[in-house]
Amino acid sequence: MPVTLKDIAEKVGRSVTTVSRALHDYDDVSPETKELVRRVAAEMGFTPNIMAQRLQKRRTDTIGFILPTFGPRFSDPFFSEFLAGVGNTAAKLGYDLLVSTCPPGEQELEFYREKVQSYRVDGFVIVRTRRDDTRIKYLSEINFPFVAFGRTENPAQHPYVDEDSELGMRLLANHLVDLGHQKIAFIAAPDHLMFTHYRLKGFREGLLERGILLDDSMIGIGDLTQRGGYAIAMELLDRPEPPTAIAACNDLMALGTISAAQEHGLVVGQDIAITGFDNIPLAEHCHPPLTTVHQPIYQIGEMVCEMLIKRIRREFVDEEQILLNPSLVIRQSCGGAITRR
Amino acid sequence: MPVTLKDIAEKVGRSVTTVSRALHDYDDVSPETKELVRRVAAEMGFTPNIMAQRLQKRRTDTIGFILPTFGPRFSDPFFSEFLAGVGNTAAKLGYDLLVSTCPPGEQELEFYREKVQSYRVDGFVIVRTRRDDTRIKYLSEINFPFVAFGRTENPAQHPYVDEDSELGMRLLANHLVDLGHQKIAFIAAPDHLMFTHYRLKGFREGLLERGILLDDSMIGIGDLTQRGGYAIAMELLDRPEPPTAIAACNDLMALGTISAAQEHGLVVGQDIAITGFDNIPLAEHCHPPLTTVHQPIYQIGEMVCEMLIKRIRREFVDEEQILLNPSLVIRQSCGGAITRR
DNA sequence: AACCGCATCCAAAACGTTTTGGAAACAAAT
DNA sequence: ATTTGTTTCCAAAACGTTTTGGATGCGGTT
Repeated sequence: MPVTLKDIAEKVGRSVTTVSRALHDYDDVSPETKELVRRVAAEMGFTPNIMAQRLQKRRTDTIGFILPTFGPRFSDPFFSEFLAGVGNTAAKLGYDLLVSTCPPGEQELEFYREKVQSYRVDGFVIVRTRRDDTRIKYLSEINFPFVAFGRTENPAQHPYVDEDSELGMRLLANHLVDLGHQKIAFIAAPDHLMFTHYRLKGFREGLLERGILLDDSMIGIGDLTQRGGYAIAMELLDRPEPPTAIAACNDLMALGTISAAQEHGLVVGQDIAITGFDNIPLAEHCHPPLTTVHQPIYQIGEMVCEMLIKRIRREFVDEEQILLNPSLVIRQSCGGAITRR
Repeated sequence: MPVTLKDIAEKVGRSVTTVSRALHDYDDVSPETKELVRRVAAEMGFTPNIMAQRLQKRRTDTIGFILPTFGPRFSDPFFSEFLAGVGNTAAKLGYDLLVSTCPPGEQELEFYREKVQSYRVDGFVIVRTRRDDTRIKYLSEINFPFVAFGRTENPAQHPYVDEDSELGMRLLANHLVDLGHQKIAFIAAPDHLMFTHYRLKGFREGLLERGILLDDSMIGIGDLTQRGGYAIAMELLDRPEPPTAIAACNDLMALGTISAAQEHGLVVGQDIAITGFDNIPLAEHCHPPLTTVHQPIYQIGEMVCEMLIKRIRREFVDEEQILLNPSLVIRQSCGGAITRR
């Protein structure tokens, strides 16, 4: 049914070769022929068959993005925004974006392997890097293009874009102590995730810089969801000596923490300080607005994607490792200087 | 570099045809040969070249999902959850999911056309249907498979999954009046979106059933974001006679409304009732928890995807139009019966 | 007249699969 | 001895493109 090169060739009385070359503006085709071919192609509504092109060129013009996510009900605003950044950039540069989800674990690598071997994608975007990340190890080993949002502990350097969240958290910790807080809790996430590792580390050091030791009993391990943050905060606030400040390692858990505090009858930003990390859109519009560290997720998505495509095309990439500087966003949830308690 | 059928054929001393047929378990291949071919294929790490398969079979095993979204900073939890439902189902049934974003408008149709003509996808998932939806018109016309989340006003029926949000809103309106509210405002969204149309309609009728006329001056038109809901709510609450209840047509705007009310010193659920629609995860964990109408977005994603794939495969679909019953989720944000003001 | 350079064209191969339409070998039935 | 049927195999075509390696003709130089 659809129009092929052959159809055009027959119509204009030239060979398929010539038609193809005319459409690609090769200079061994006369201007008149080019003109003719182009006109007829447009008239007939020709669109090249992508699969045939891809087969022939041995590339897919597709980049893969496998969301490492558990269970059905995931809804991290992070992902949709990052996805938009990657997707739009990919489209702009002529690439498709192939998305799937796979819970982290055993079969994850199988997923990647399958996509690589069956020529389904030209490269991968990796997110939620882990301290020891088998995905990155695998792709490095077989020398398959990828760019990660986040670093790993693997000594072999790989291309990445990341924010220096260690620094961000250090600044935040400084800020909390400067406001007068002493009993400070931290809601972390599983330590094998690189970014929570950095954030906890930065927080701990930031407190230490001001002479405060982060008590291990004041560290909760959450699952990055609102519900998770809520549960841990409830537990922290039920203690005989509850913290006066709680820093969560992402905004979603911070929002849960706010709910927990309000349920305890506390006025957030006055009776208790709560902070997050990410600066998701919600952070600005919750009540009270959340003090957090900004992370330009959409832009990071763009950068990662652009870098990946450059690598795929073997173009020159001037910076293979990009570390962005974080910026503190002080809002009402951490209040002014502490006075009571 | 990668292993092809030809490589296997040479190794086992059979033809490419036989190898292909052996791997597909055709019964004109002897058990011994099958066994041999399979073993060697596994040994050599054979994975079929997808592009070649697709070219030959004239299908892509890919479904398209074009997010109709404006600007960079979009972050509707709706999308990520729906996406997960669609994506996981697609993967389970052996399909790829091709995602891109395109702002609604002129070029949108071009996007679809291009993907159709170049054989990039076998079908589309459509979301955010509009009263007069050119995407659906186009795809129906050329008889290209698609399934929509949402209905349209086009008389020609198309396959869809939708929730009866008119009913949901009617119940919600009943509930608010039963709590004693009289001055009630509604935050809608642009009327060309089918779902906001239904929701406004249902709300209006629900009030009418209880003898209350929804005042046009009490209807704001938002952009479905938290920020938008906030702005409209601020305006409503600044009036000399502010509403005692505000119903937003989605949760995100309801959350913005809560912020606005709190900024006005109101205790939500006590001084004012606020309701949403969708029951996004955030609705449960904000403060106070949001009264809303549940919409099983992940499951709808699954259903839409499953239905689409059945249509692509020309399998029997017993229900082409599925309308789900909504269920009210009463939480604290609308409080008990109204007493003050 | 022979050669060269140039402009324009194209047949055939290649990418890796699946499908089509038999062929070959053998056993069983007539 | 021929036919019929069964089992197992395969060459070749097809999907629609791009690339390779010339071929052809023509005007201009020697």
